[in-house]
Amino acid sequence: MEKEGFKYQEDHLKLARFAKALSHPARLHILKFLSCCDRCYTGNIVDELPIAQSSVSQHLKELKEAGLIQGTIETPKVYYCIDKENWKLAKELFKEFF
Amino acid sequence: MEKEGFKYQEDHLKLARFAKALSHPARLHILKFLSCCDRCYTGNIVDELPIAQSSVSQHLKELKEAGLIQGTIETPKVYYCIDKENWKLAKELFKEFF
DNA sequence: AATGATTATCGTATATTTGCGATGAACGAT
DNA sequence: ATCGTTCATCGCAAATATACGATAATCATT
Repeated sequence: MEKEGFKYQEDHLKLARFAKALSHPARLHILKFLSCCDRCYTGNIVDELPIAQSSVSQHLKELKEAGLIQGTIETPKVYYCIDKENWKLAKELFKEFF
Repeated sequence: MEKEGFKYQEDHLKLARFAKALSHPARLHILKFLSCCDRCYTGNIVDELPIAQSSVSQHLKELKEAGLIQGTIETPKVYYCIDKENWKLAKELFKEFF
């Protein structure tokens, strides 16, 4: 029972957050795309996907908030790339989980 | 552009579905619990989690629909276990992705 | 100062997720 | 036949996710 002070494991909370970021095919596509090309900006990604620019921007935001990507402003463009540190962390958490 | 006939990769659709199943700490907890004990039924899982029985049942349903677990009825209890085949598939898809 | 290019954000609509209590279904035991 | 146990499902509420067009923000260029 003891449901009073229950807390989910920290690892599970982190993993769940990463999993949620990976739970949409558009975001998977973005991540795969970013891991291939080494200098691409939002426009390139928008061209890659069948959804509106504003929707892509939102997916990018989520990936950024999950820590999986980083953005670099070079007005007027914004270049994105994988956040290698957190990418590695996510990889390890998934590996450990399975 | 060519957004007319765009389709997400089949692998990405599958992976996204697995990721969604893993995107809640309660479900991660359930999966970890199931991978340890080899005969546990719903009641055991309910005791493990800080949420109501009906909510646990819903999470179990989602995991079942994602193919990650299997249920065996032994009235009045229902025993759950990992679906090893799909577990392996998910593991490989994640590994391949990272 | 006005324009153009690029991207983020806002407002909105719809769908999905998460959670709960209550109810229902299945079946063994009394 | 009724009761108790176990679990799933229903109905509901609140929160979150997804998508879009329109608008705003930024800054270099004209």
